[in-house]
Amino acid sequence: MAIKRYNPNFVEKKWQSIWEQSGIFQTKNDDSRRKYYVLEMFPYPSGRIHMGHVRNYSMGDVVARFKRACGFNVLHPMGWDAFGLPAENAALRNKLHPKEWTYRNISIMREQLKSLGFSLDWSREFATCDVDYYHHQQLLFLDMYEKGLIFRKKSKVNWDPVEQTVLANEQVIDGCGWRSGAQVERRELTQWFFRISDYSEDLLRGLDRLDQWPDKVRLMQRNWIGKSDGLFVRWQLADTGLSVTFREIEVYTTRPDTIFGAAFIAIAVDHPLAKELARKDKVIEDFIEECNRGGISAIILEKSEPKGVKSGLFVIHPFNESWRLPVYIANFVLMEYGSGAIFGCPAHNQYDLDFSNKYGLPVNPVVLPTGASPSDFLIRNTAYVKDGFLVNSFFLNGLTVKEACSEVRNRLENKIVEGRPQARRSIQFRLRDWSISRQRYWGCPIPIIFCKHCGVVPVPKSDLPVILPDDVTFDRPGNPLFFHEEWKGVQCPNCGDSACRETDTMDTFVDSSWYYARFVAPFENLKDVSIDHWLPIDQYIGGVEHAILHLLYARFFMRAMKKTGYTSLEEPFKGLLTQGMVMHETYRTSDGLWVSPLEISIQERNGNRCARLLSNGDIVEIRPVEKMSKSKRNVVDSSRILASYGADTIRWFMLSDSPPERDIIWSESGIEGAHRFVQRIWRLVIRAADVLRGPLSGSKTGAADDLAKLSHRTLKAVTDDIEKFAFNRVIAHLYNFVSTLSHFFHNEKLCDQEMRGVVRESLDFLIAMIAPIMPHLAEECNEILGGEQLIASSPWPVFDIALTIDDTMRMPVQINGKKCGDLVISRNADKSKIERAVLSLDFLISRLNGRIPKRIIIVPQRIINVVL
RNA sequence: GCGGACGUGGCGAAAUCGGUAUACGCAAAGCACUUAAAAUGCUUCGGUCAAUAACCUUGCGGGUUCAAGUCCCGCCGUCCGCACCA
Repeated sequence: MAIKRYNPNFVEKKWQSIWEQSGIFQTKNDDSRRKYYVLEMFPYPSGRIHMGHVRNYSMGDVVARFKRACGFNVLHPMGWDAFGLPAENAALRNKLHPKEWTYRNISIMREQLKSLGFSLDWSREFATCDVDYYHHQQLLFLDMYEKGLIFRKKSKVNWDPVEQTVLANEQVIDGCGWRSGAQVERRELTQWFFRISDYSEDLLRGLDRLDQWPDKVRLMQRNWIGKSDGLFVRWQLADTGLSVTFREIEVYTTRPDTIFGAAFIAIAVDHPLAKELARKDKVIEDFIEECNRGGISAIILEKSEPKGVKSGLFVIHPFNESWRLPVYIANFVLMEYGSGAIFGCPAHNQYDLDFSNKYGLPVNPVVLPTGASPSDFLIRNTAYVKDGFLVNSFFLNGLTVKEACSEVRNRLENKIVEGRPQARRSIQFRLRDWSISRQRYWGCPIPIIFCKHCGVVPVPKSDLPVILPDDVTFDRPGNPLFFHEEWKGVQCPNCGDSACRETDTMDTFVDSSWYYARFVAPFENLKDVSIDHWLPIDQYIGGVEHAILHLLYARFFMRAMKKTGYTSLEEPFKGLLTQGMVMHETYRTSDGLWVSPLEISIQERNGNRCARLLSNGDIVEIRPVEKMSKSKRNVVDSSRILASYGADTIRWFMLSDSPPERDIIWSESGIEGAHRFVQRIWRLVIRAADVLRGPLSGSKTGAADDLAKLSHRTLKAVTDDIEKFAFNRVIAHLYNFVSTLSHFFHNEKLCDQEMRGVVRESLDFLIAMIAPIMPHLAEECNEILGGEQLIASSPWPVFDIALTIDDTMRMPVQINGKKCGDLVISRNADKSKIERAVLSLDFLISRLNGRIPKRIIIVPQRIINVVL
C-alpha cells in the first residue's frame, strides 16, 4: 500500500481550530497549579512576520508547551508594540492614517502567527495604541508624577529646522536631518524626564541577583550604568582682572592622585561660566556656537580631536598657592557628567594628552610603572593610565595610585576653604535621566495641561484618558497635535481659564516597559489586579539588541510601579534568553535603492557571485549581511515558506542548527531536510499503527530491551536540553532516535505483546518530545495511534532513570594519551578490577612487549590512560 | 581607545567538570528500487596514503598536565557593546 504524503496545510489548519475550540491555551488566573509566565518580546506591527519573529516565537512556544506538559499553569500571551514612527512615515507615503495602517498590519500578522500554531492565549491580546492600554499608561504617569519620579528640564536635542521636529541621534546623518537633509541644530528644549538616575545604584545592585540572565547582558548593563567613585574638588579662581560672578570652579575627578600632574582646567561649552564669558568675548561665543552646530551626535562623533579656547581665567592649585593653571572651554567636557569641569592631567589621560599636545601645555608624569626609572619614562603620544607609584608629587611620592587617592582625599576633605571643605567624595553614574518627550503624533499623549496662571497641571485622573485625536493631517512638517487647536485647547482643571494640552507624546520605550504586567489581566483596572501573582516573568525571550535600553527601562518601571503601589516586586524578568539575530545579505542597485532577495537572482562564476535584477537583468551590488530590517529590504517573510512546507517544518528548521544565542544567516538550504524528517515521522507512525494492529505470534527479542533503553535515555537527554534551551541538541537527539526506531521497524517482527508495549511507549515518547517543536504533527500522529487526549494538554512522559544507565560500559583505553582501544567492563568495577582487566587486554600486552607501565591512570566511568 | 565574546570538515554545528574531537543536519558522491524521474532506503564523506595499517588535525607559536578544542602566556583574525564618563 502506498502511503500518502503528509499534508501540513490541511492537517495544521485542522489542529489549530481544534485547539482554538477547546480553549486549552486560555489561561485562568485562579488555577491552583504552579504558575509559569513565558513571554517573547512583542513585535512591532511592521507589516509581516519575518524569520526573526519565527525564531523568537518558536523558542517561546517550545518553552510554553514544555512547561504546560510539565504541569504548570502557563501564561503565554501576545500583543503589539504598536506606537512609533514607521506608522507616521507610512502615513506620509501612502496617505493612510497611522491608526489604519497599524491595525491593518496587526490583523495580517495575527493571522500569520496563528497559522504558525503558537500556543498563545489570544484572549489577552492588546496593542499599545489601544485607548485602554494608554489610558492605564497615563494613570501610571500621573502616579509616578505624584511620587516625584517625573520632572521637566531643559535639554539639548537635535532639531531639524525644516521638519520642525526633534531627531534621534540615529536620524542625524553627517550632521544633517535624514529626511530633510537640512543641517541639524543643537537646541535646548524643555522635555519630560523619568528619574531613572535615582535608581542607578539599585539597578546596578539588582543585576547581581539576576542569575538566570546571560553574563554578557548583565555586564552591558553594568557598563551602561557606569558607576565611578571620585572627588569633587574646588579650585579657586586667581585674580586676573577679569570680572566674573564665579569665585571657584568645581571639577570632578576619579584620579585625585594625579593632582600634581595637572596642566589645565577645562569646562564644558554649556557650563554657566562659559556662557557668562561668551557674553563678553566674541571668540568664546563663536567657539560655543561652532560646537552647537550639527546636532548633539555630531559633537560626539567628531572624535578626531579635542578642541578648546582659552577663557583668560586661571585657577590656584589646591596644594600650592603660587601655582596657576589656565582655564579652557573645551568641546570634550560633558556638562551632564560630574560638574561639567575637569582638571586635565596629560600624562595619565589620553584626551588630556591630545589636548595638551595641541595647545602646547606641559606634560608631567606623576605615576611611574613598577620597575621603570623616572629618567627614561617619557610620555609623548600615549598616556600612561595603569597602576604604579607616585613621583614628582611631594607628599605623595612612593605611594600607590590607590594610597595616593585616599591621601589627597583626606587632605582636601579636611582643608576648609571659604567655610567649606575643599573636596567631597562623590559616586557618579554614567546613566542619565530618561527623556521621554517626543514631538510626534503616533504615541501616548502626556496627560498634562499648561495653564498661564497655574503652570504645569496634571490632567485629573477622572478626565483620563487623553485620547489621541483621529482627525489629524500630515500635510506640513512638525507634530500634527501641535496644530490641532481644538484638541490642544482645554480649560485648566484648576482655575477654569483657557489652557493648553501638552502636545508631546511619550517615547515608545515607555509602552514596552510595563506591557508584560498588563497581560496579567488586560481588561481590568490595573490597580485592582494582583500582578504579583504572575510576575516576575519566569522566562523572557528576545533579541540581544534590547539588552540595554528596553530591559533597563523595564527594570526601572517595575521599581516605579512598586513605589506607586502597583506591585511589591522590583525585577520583572527572572530568566532571560537573548536570542541571536536572523541576518541576510543586502542588495543595492546602482541608484542606491535597496532590493529584496526575491527580486534578484544570483549566479556564481569562477567563484565570484553576481546578483542581477529579475526584472531587467541589471547588476545589483551585493552588500554585507545585516539584521533583517524593512529599510534594507532584506526581510524574508514567513508566509511563502509556510505555504510550501507548513508550520512544523519551519519551526523545526529554525531551531535545528544553531544555538539560540547565536546570530544566523538566513538560508533555505536545509529546510528540505527538515521537511523530509516530518514526512519520515509520519511514515513511521503510519507503519507502526499498521503493525501494532497485526496478529500476535513469536516472542520478544533482546532488541526490545535496547529500544527501551534508548527511549528512556533520549527522553532524559531531550528533557535536560529543553530546560537548558539547547534546542539544536534536542533536535539532534530526536534525529538519532527516529533513525533507530526506523531500523527497528525494518528489522523486527513485532509480534510479541511485551515488545509491542515497548514500541508503543517509544512512540508515545517520540510524539511527546516532538510536540513542543512540531505540535501539529504530534497531534496527528497521536490520533493515528488512537490517542484520545490532545497532546497539547497531555503530561510530559517520565523516564525511568534505571533504564538510562547501562550495567556494562565501554571505556576508552589510551597509551600515553592516545586512544588505542576499548575495555568493556561493568559500570561499577573498582579501580583494581579495571587495572587487572586492562593489563590483560591483547592489544596492550603486545604494545607493552614485556615492559611495565610507569603509571596507569583510571578515571572510573570515563577513561583509562596507560603511561609508558 | 576601553570592555566582552568567539575562531573545530565544503557549510550550519556537537563535544556537560581537562578524559574517545568532528555527534546531528545540509551539501556532495555511489548503490538499490524504477522503463525513467521524483520519492524512499542503504553506503561513503577532516587530511596524507594503495590501504581497514600508520601518521597528522580544533586560527598561529609556546607552556602546564598522565591527558588540552577546553586551562595559562604571546600573537593573528572575526564579531558585539560602549565610545571623549574626567
